[in-house]
Amino acid sequence: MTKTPYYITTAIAYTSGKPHIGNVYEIVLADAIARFKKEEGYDVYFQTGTDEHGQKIEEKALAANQTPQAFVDSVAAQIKSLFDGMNVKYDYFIRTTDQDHEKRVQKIFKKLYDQGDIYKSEYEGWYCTPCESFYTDSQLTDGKCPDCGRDVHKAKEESYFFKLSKYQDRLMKHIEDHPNFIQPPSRKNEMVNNFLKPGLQDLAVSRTSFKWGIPVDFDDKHVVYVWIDALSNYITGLGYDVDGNHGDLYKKYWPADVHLIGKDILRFHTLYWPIMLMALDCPLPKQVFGHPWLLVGDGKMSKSKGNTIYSDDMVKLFGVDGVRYIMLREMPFANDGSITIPSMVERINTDIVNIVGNLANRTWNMSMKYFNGVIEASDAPTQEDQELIDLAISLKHDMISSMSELKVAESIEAIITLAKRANKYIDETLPWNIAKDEAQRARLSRVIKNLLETIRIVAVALRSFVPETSDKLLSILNHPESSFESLTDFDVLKPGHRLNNENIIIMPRLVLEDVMKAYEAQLPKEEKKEEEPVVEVDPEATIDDFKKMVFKVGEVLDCKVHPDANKLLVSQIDVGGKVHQVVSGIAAQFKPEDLIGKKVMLVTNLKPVKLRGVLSEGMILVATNREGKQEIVTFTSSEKGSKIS
RNA sequence: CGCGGGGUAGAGCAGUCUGGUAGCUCGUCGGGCUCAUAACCCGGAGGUCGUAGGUUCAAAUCCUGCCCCCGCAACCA
Repeated sequence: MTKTPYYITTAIAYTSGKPHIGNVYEIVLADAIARFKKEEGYDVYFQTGTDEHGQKIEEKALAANQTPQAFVDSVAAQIKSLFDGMNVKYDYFIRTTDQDHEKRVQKIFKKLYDQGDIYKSEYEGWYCTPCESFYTDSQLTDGKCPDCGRDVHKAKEESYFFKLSKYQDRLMKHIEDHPNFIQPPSRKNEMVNNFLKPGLQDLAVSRTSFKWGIPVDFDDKHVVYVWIDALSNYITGLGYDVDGNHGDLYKKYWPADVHLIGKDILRFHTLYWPIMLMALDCPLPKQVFGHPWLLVGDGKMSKSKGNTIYSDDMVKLFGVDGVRYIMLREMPFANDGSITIPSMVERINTDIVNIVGNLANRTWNMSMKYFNGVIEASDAPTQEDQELIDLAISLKHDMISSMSELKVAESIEAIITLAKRANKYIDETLPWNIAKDEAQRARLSRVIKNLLETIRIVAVALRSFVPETSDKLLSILNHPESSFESLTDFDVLKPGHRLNNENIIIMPRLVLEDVMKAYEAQLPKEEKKEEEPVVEVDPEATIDDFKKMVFKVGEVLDCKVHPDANKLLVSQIDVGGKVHQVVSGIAAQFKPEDLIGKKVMLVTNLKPVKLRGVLSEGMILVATNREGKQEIVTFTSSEKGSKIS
């Protein structure tokens, strides 16, 4: 019987820098699902990779004094090693700078162009030069720039456009007909109501403003923009060919079973990507899962430090399986979840060390003590045993069911529940009492065997999630060959089988204080990295430059919050004779009453601008420290209107 | 009226679609056990499910108003 193919992908990571924990989380999630499906008997293909083009990378490379290619080579290598460090086993790692990918993208672009789905046009609109933005007729307010209120003029920028609108009805129907297409289901309406119903705008799919991209081969002024370049990786990686000479992988694995992505890019994967596929006459992926975020909050420990912890640092604290376990066990399905260092320590200790590890350890000890670690003939199971056995046998079914809905956390929870049940079983049966009666040796053997079989099932069930821990458990039992099928077999360890002689601890207990110390030891290192470049060389200015600016002492007569913005304050400032209206982005730290009556330092000759509709004629000077804390420059005895130089 | 998510025990969350005894983990208090890794097992306390109304025999769950938090977007002259 040939195995059913199963193709799973993650979003490809952008190579502008070291990927944060969220990217890695997604890869681990995909890895767990891929491993599980493999165990379950599917022919699995798991692809991940890196997205390596774009203006941002061009700029970063320039800043690092490197060619873009050299830059992405080094970042891609870093990303790959980060993934490998999580014990992730992907089948293919695609890079959008792969020659193969680039050629296929060019052909896709050409084909869409030839068949009229992509057309060359100009992005025509009202252009506001100072704002560097285009606006449509409807966006203008009174024929002026909606941002600054100044005059706009018609301007054009050449670009290729993709006719999304042509396919939107078909897509809408597809989404309605396939309720599982978008996961979690709550996102479906969001996409349909916000984007499909109002009607899709044609999408600009090329750029002329930067060069680091795949050239449009029939128009070398343009490079292919991210949509067609990055999204198509899911098929180019399989050897998709526009002429129909597809690689075997494509024939076998497309359409994908799941695209695993973050909820933030759901729109691209459920709208643009399906439409591209329709235009190429390819089947659509069966499911797109926009997972929520698992946020690493550092709670009380470090004040207002961002979520800067990286997965390799986490591995140093918790070990590979520790991090994998946390990510998968705490995986949120519909809403964002948050974890902290203490919560991670607690979770690992409770589940893996105490419940599973200790279960294995105490059972191994009893087996050694009573039977020298050898399985003996035993009585048939009794009524007392049945509840444990039933629960163990049903685990496989329950896991398959929750995994099919991508509910990984639920799956793991079921395993832990079984291990807990086994701990309880020990209390119910009191093996050390049975052991006192030599006549009950076969009964004792049965009790221990039940426990060992349960541990074996737990170990096999954990394999997709924490492979190393699973291996250790099986090596305690001296039965590494336990298969996924044997999850429903409660009679695998036969009489005569011998356990490992060595006392193996599957995971050491974590001590919160030590982990915190190690965690804090990591932090200053990162801070130093950030601090060093702060020895910034300020650009030189001449006295003439300085003289261009006029600074005066101004008294704040009145101050209000901006009616239409939450970061802005609007102040009326008297500089002696003239009152300037000034809009400042300081509402996060100051209230209007903090300013009223104060004499502040003001730049009075800045060109006036409208900020969210309110005119600003100057700038209040504020000192900002490295942590973003601000203090307004104020005067106590100087008169308003005094010039500052 | 920019878009979205959320408010359930001290903490973190599930339950809401498909109304019917409010549940899980940690913490806390008490008990048990002694095979084990200060572990494991049992029990208790602790919640008017943000708030005000409505529908219903019955509302955490469905409907409406309001309050509060958090993302994103916009904006920091």
